[in-house]
Amino acid sequence: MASKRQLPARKQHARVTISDVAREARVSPMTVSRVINDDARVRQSTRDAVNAAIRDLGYLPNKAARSLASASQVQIGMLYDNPSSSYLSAMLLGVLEQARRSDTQIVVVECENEADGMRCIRNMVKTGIDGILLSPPLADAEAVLALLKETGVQCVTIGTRRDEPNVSSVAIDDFAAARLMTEHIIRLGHRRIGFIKGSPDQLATPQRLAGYREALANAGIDYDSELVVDGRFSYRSGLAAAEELLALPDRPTAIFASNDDMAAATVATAHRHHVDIPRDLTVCGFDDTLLATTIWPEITTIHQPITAMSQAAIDLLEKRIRAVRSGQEEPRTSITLDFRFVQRASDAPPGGYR
Amino acid sequence: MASKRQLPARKQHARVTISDVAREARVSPMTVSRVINDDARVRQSTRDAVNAAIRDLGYLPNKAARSLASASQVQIGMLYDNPSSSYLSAMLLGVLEQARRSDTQIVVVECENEADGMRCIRNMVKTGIDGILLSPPLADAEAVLALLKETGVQCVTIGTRRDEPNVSSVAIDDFAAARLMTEHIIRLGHRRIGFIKGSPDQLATPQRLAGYREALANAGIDYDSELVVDGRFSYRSGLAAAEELLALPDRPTAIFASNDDMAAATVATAHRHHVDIPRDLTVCGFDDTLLATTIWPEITTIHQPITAMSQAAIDLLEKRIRAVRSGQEEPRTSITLDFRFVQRASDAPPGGYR
DNA sequence: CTGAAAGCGCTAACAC
DNA sequence: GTGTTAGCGCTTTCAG
Repeated sequence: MASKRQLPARKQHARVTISDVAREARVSPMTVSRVINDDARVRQSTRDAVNAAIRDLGYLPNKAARSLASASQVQIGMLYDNPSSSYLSAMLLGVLEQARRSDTQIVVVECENEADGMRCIRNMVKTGIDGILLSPPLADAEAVLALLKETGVQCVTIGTRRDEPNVSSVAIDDFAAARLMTEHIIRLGHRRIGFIKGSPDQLATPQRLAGYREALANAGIDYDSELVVDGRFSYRSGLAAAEELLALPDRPTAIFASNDDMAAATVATAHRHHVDIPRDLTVCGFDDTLLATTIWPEITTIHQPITAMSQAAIDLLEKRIRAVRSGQEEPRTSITLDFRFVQRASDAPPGGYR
Repeated sequence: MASKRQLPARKQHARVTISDVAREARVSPMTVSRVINDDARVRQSTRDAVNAAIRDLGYLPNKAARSLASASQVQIGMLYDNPSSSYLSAMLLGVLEQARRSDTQIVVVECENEADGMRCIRNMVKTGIDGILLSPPLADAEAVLALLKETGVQCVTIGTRRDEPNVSSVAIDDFAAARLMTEHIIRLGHRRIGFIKGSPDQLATPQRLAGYREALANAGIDYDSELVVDGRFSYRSGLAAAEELLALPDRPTAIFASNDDMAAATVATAHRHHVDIPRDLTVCGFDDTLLATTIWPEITTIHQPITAMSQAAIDLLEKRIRAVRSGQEEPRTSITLDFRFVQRASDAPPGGYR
């Protein structure tokens, strides 16, 4: 009968404390604290002894006690306004992970729109939030940014580049990424390359378009405005855009959509017209979200390291908050992370299998 | 120049404490604590005075101090193995929200597979985790559940019904939901209704199938095994399944896929065959994930309240953990939440517009 | 380099 | 009903 509990029972309340470790290692609690906090001025031999004791006892610092004693807790609000859920989950994952590492409390709030976002920010500021994390489209709303500047809370935006007194950003280089993708398509042999734009209210939209144009120009291909159509980052808008492009008398042999949702819509539209992908049409996307690998064929796209970006964003926000608290000026500002070109199965040379 | 800072500067360190409130309200700190914690035995007038002081001073309880003093901190590990990202983000949102309310630390870990999941669980148990939250397919892996039982950690699974000593669950009634959906399709006038099954390793799979069969039986429609094809919850598998169903000599007029990904694949396949939806074919899904509203037409499906489910799961887990800590037996066990039938644009009576 | 004392902000347990 | 006394587990500050 005793065989049932092979592992020791949970002894939640007999949690080992810093004093236990100190006793075991024959030093003072203070020294243990120094070891935990990587304080340089501890003799190596002492440090080793303490570490051994920590391991032996399976000691784990109590977060609550640490943050209480050091008054280090930071509160960060994360606002989001209707992003795709893959974007959201990737962000959440990064934020959560980073928050757990440092001593940070995250408050996640969904906003309906810009006005609602401003209401939320005002509320949060009132309740004493230390910093705010913003993602597009909220991160591109001028009114929101103005409010932020006015209140003086630290803020970092993710996925859109900013660089102002108290708002900095973590993003990729949308321009370079779009240029790279377009270069890839050109290298495949395409000359008539359609482009589906994103929402006009997001900074990434003109940047991605500019990257496309730059690559075209560099390759000596004339810009044809007929090939560039409006989109709004939604699947639905991609359907219409693709329809428009495919109805052109001199149809493009490749379409580069500003995001994966619209690329997926392009694939669906093409199938509907019995246009095979990638044989008859190359389709490329941007973002590398769920949809890119959900549909068939899987889409060649640009990977944004969203999880890493949000981790970096929280980290940056914290550094700035702590700097301000201790009276220093804010440290390094914006960060640009690397994107990755991901080739999958939706691209090929024009007029046949690759 | 002073006009620039209209809102008060952040005074992070002059945070108002419980004693400030007590002084302001002319009571003891203990009384303030009682008010904050909704302790019944505080006179209404006293309570009002305290609340007024709290408002006036803009007091916010210090989380760290509370959890330190009450030794209430709970650590919960959330394991997930490759769910759809909409499922994941919905879960994350619920978990985060609930964790913030109560004093709970969440550790989120992605597992590659079952074996990895077991490794993670062992690790977490070793580091003193209090409880574990599991979602399918991990939640349906017998080996994982056996390990959990062996270690004795509290566990709740989400999306799959369980009810054992230390593992309980929060889920919807998959059987009833599938039956309802099938009844809806039958009511539309369909008699040849295809069904795409889910992965055999998930409990929901046989339950959804059983619901489908029950509805058929109740309506006096013979079960035709030809109309029931295998799937694996992935878009890719849905493509093949739909192809199979659409190739049938006596093609079904409606297809009920066990989840939205496969329903979306069915829509794509149908379009490829120039089968219009919903005119020529009704397609219904299950889960109400992102994809259901991303594609066109939007899919009629069953909504699972994932966010609410994960909130309930964390809540349940906490209650059980606290109960065990204070020596009581675990309280109420599993919870079944209501699903919602969501009609959208992918269903219609057979042979024409509705 | 190490230690002792004091307290972070709150609540349990007990008084009154 | 309300107040008092003692810490929760850790870090700060100041001594050595």
